[in-house]
Amino acid sequence: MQLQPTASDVAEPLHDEQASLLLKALADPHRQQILLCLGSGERCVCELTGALNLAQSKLSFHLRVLKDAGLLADRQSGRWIYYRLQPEVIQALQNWLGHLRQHCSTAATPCPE
Amino acid sequence: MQLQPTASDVAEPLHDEQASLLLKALADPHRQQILLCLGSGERCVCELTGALNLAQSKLSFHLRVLKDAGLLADRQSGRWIYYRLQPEVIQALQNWLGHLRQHCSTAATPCPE
DNA sequence: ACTGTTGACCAACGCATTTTGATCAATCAA
DNA sequence: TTGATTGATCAAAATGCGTTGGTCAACAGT
Repeated sequence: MQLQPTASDVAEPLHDEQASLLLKALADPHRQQILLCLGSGERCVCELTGALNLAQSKLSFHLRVLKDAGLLADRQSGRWIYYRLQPEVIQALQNWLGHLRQHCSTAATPCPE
Repeated sequence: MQLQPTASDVAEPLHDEQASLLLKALADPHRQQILLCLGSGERCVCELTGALNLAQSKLSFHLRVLKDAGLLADRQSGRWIYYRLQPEVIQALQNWLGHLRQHCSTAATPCPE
């Protein structure tokens, strides 16, 4: 019996294709830095440029990859654009990994049958 | 108070470098297929070749990437080599993602201060 | 010892992704 | 309106990664 929804209920299950896109987006050190930086809250692009010491067009490129994958959302305020993490998507990926783990401990049937 | 260790206690926290290696390893469709296939239990290389319809050297290459990242372990029995997932590593990555999520909902301090 | 099978490894090639430097549109202040 | 700033976008060059085909070592059966 479960009265309150738990974290793992919130996110929609991920299709393997979506997982693929997400993992590809995550698989770059610069993009990981960006995510870690946004892990402590929303940030303006100009803050990120400074904090991560990345060329502007480089940062812009990686932000786009992350946004296209669904990991980031942005909002504009005047001249500035603020990016933030999308926690539900991260949650969904956590769940996808969880499914992998679930039944993996069965020993193989020996090969020559 | 906590009497039984929960799943999230079992795995060592991941360094960002290790997370990087893992995510890179996960960021390929063939390797994802391999993982999904091993998600239901240990398998011999020859089974994987058949199940995934991959050329032998291709499969071997991807298995190595996954193994180097720590996601797979193998054991030899006679001529055959069996691969299996390492659930603790997957757990560690889930936790790494969890940390990202934790404090990400703080609004940015507006840019012109 | 010889043969067939399993699966790792290597180098060369080709494709995909990143980086770089430049340009452009939008916004704001003077 | 002009000039400065923010951040996206583009093409070209550079880098990285996966594929391919071949070779090799280990093992099992004859």
